[in-house]
Amino acid sequence: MAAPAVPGTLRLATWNVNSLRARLPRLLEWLAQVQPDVLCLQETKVADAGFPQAELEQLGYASAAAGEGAYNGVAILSRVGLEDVTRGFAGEPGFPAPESRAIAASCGPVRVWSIYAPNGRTLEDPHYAYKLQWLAALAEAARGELATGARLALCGDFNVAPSDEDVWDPAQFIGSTHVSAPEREAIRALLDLGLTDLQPRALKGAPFTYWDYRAGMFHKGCGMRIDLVLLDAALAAGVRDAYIDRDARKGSKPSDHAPVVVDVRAATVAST
DNA sequence: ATGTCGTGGACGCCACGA
Repeated sequence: MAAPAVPGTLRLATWNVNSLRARLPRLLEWLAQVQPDVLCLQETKVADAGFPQAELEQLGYASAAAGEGAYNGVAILSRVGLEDVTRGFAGEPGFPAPESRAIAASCGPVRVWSIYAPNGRTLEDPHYAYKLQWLAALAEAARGELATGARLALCGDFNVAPSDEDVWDPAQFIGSTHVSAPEREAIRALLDLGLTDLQPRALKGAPFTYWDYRAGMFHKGCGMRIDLVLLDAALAAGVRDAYIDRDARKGSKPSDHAPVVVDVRAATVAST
């Protein structure tokens, strides 16, 4: 059973909700139970005018959103401060126009990014080239953020499984997006900046974060780890626990993604 | 193993994205 963080920790989480409106009852229930200090959301699929700010505020969360309606959409919820919000990033490519795929905010001493990488569709699709360009531009933006010396957490749906261990059957993914060498190199480029791909505990089964709705994939354990938390070295050293909340993928009207929850020692976060 | 979801247009069903 999910429970609030132990005292003395900052709880940071990320969740691709696959429509914030469709998921709002599940989200409100989850927030009350897990009580993250900061939550990054992806695929909110809601324009900013329709963002459920009031409902979230009732649970003590300030929110910042970047949404366009039916597709994409990212947001950050925080109960530990939400300052210096930026939407998108310098050099971010579009398809062809810029999309709502990145938002950042300073939540207390941590610079938090909620990102939703392009899917890619197929290796031959123009969307795949766009995905690689987008991830490369993200790395350049992350390099700039790290140069400020601030604590940095890049959280979200990267739509890449970093290694073969991150998919249920590598043989099934030959020739598919999410596992190709260029996509994995794009993640490697982010890690080479000094970021750590945090490995969360699985509460049951393999540590996957996404299971297709179709063909009973969740119940068969056929998932992928594509929702990542990339932390700078100081934050990574302060991690007390990290897990995938698989229970959130169960039950009535779940998202096809499970949240990743990370507890960081507050003393680590506070020292500069 | 493309079998399920979610959205939105234009209407109860289809196109699209994932």
